[in-house]
Order: sequence, then C-alpha cells, then structure tokens
Amino acid sequence: MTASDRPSQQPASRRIADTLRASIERGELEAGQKLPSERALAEQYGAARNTAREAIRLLAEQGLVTAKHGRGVFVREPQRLFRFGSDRYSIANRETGLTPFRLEAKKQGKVPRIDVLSITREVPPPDVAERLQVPADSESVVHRENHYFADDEPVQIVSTYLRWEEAEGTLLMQAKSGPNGIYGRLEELGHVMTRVRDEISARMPSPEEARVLDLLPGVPVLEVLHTSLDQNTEPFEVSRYVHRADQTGLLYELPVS
Amino acid sequence: MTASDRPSQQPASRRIADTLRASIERGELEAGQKLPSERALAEQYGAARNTAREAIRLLAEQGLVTAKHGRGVFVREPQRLFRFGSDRYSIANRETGLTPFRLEAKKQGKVPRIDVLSITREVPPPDVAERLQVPADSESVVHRENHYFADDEPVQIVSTYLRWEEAEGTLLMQAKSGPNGIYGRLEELGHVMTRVRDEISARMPSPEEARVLDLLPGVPVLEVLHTSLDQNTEPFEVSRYVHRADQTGLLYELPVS
DNA sequence: TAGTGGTCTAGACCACTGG
DNA sequence: CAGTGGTCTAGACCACTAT
Repeated sequence: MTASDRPSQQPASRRIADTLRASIERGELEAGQKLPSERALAEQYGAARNTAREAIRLLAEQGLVTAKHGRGVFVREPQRLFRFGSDRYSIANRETGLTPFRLEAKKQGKVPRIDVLSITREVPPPDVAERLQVPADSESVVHRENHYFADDEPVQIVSTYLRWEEAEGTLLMQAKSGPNGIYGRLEELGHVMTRVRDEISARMPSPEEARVLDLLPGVPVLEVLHTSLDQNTEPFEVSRYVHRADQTGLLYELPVS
Repeated sequence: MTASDRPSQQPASRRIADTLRASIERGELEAGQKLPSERALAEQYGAARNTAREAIRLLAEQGLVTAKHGRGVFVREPQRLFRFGSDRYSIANRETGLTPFRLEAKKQGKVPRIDVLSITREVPPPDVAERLQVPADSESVVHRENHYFADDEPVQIVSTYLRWEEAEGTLLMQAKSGPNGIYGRLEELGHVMTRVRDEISARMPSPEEARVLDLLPGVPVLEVLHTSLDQNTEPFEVSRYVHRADQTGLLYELPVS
C-alpha cells in the first residue's frame, strides 16, 4: 500500500521511466511509435495513473517522447537540424541579393518566409545598448522584430537594433528595406561588415517564445546576441536571434591565427 | 468543487504560476528569496496542494525558481556566464604553455581542475568518424574523456578523439600529455591548427549528464562538436564538449570575407 | 520537533482525437 | 462513441532541513 512495497531505492515513477527509456534505446520502441497509455502503464506497474504520468513527464523533459492530446504519447522522431553557418555573413553570398536567412533556407531546399512584426523607435535593452554603444536611457535605437519560417514552420525570432540617428527617414524604417536587406542599406551608410561577434547561450524558452515557436515541452532555445563591426571596428548593428534548438543548430568555421 | 468554479480559460496551475512570475518580474520576489510553501499557496488560491505544486513545476521548467528539499522554493539567482571564446584556439595564447581551458579559467579568476576519466582505444561514434575521416567500424580512435571544473564546480564534459595510428605509443595516450597539452604533441606530429569548425546545438541533458554536471531541473546543455583542421585542411582532432548552459556561454568573433 | 518539498493513491471531470 | 492525455481533489507517508 505504501509508496514502496519493495524498497527499490528509486521512486516508482523513476523506475517506470527507466524501463521505458531502455526500451527506446534498445529500439524496441521505435521513433514515432506510441507508448502504452498512462492508464495501461499504471495497471501494468501496479501504480496510480499519476505515477505513470510522472514517469512520462520525466521522459518528455529529456526530449525523448511527446504527448499528443487525445492520441497518445509517442517516441520523438530525431530532427535533422537546420544549421546556420558563420558564412551566412559572408560578402561572397551577398551577390545573390538575398538576405542571409533566405540564402540559408534556399540552400537546404526550404521555402523561407519572414514576417515583419514591428519597426519602432525604442529604448534599447541594456545588453544591446552596451554593444551598439548607444545610450540605454533614451530612445536611441530602431527595433525591427521579425519571425522567420522555413516551410511555414517557425524557426527563429529575430530582434534587430540599429542606431536611430542612422535609420531615421531611410529604408531601414521600412519592412522592405531593398536589395540585400538592411546590410545593403548600412553599407550605403558607410558601414562595411568586417567582423562579427556572436555571443551564444542556451536556456528554456519563456512562455511567449514557446507559443511563437510552437515548442514542445523539453525543448530549449539557442540565443545568439550578434554584433556587426565595420571597417573601423565600430559596432553598427546588434541582433538577438532566438532559435528553436530541436530544429536548428549553429556552425562556425574560422581561421586560427 | 469542479476544476473550474470560475471558467478562467486558463488552468488554475497556470494562473498561479503567472501570478508568481509577475511577482518575480516586478521584483517583489527578489533573487534568492523564498516563495510561499506549496501548502500555503494551495490554501491561498483555494486549490489542492498538487495544483500549487504544478504551478511551481512550470516556473522551475523555465529556470525561474529552484526547489530545495526540506527548505522551500527559491527564486533562482542570475548566474554570470563562464564564456568560452573562439580565441581559445589561438596560437598566441599557446605561448603561455596552458591548455585552452586552464587559460580561460585563469582569465576569469577561477581555479581550474581537469579530471581525466579514461584514455582508451575505441570504435568512434558515427558523427566523429565522419569528421575525423576514419573508419566507423574498427577501433580507429583514441578517446580521452575529461571532466572540467572551475572552482570545484563541474562546468563541462569533454570527449576528445584522435587517430589511433598517430596516438599509439605517444604522450597522447597519457593523462599528462606535456607542454601545451595534446595540441603541443599534435603539432610535433606535423599538424598545425589552421582552421576550426564548431557545430553547436542545445538540448536537455541525459540523466547521466545531469548527474555529472550537477544540473538542476530545467537547465539545458550546449553541445559543441569541434573539428581541428591542419595546414592541409585535414582534420586531425575531434572533440565533443557538453557545457552546462546555466553557467557557460560561447563567444565567436570572426572576420567576414 | 515542526515545516518543507518528494512521492504516491484513488478517484473525478474536461478536452481532444479518431473511427 | 470509446480512448487518450490534461487537470484537479483530498488525502497520505517519506526524506530532508532547521531549530
């Protein structure tokens, strides 16, 4: 009757989870296959349904399974990664007239879509102000917020910040910013991208990000805080990329001096 | 009596979580501060304890709070990131005689420690075999597994793979591989590191990784699959880094051609 | 010892999916 | 419609922490 009629040292939910995980890893339960229902598991292990449910939660937390409401719990399919390479900034790629994301999508045979959510003058977040070298206490930047899709699946949220003094009254304030996108316009303003600085971290998504990116539980996000430096090593653009980590990765190839 | 005596559209657990999150974000609940107990929250919101508990689980999943058994639930302290820069591969840094990790730790005023777990001849994992250009069906590599600590806190798990034919009978098979570590020995073998290729992804840790890295629930890991290329663009070393994402980040600074 | 989170039980109703 | 996961209740005992 008590929680441990056999003092197994491990909680019952943990034992059930471990058994299921072993099945998955041995390939007895293949990707896409349905697990026994929570009620079936509970009966099978002589436990309450909540205990079986807890076991499944443990597996979902590790990204091994996914629950579909009304259908069942399924072994998650391994996802091929949509990989963003460091050559996405390369000028050689600029000749196509495509922006980096459209280029990367084309390369991988996907149909890109970019939704421009807003283009507004704002007070910059502290980390952005520091990197763009603008005041953090006035409306010193233009914030362009975009959502990127590949084959209509949300892939990343991008917030781009530019100096207000440079963007005011230019195509940088427009959704369609012309050939080569904003980098084309910034080049006309005298900023040739010479170096980039990407600061990378991983974390769990906020509820808002989980909603926009349509994230399943147990899927983290990759955050890239990107700074573009010009020929004078002056920062002229800062962007925050939030990628879904189950479908995207990053690739950096660089020379060692 | 029913689950929704007020049809609030949101589950009760979600509403409780949202209220608590708002408190945290407004700063009413500061970092390190204790939340009301599960039993107190349940009474306060007229819900069962399990419902309050579910609300706290939602917050923990987002990395906002941490439960301490027997003590309470606390608002998580923001962690300063231990950042690994792409200059960690730089030859300029090689003159110190320190390995990249020791160098990075010193820079940040931390005491590094490296535990060498094993150095064994093995069949390489498929992704490693592909990048190191060795057979995936024979014991073609040496696998060095290390755990890295900063101030005695586990920071990363590193698996380094080298060609068996090159490592056999050399210092590369020893825990102490001499000045400048394995890169020093590999240079003597004629491999000058000229380019590096880092493939980055984020995911939730396996139970084993969570144990070794002492990870709290809701903390993802950053995985870097690193390839070193020599003066002939030949790969000569592949490493898999698994970082805890709550305390470490990555930094890449590179020229744009 | 009292208070906390960790786990579990044995129910219940709801929301969603599919035949 | 039956079967599934999603949420919730009102208890219970255990394990850990502090006093």
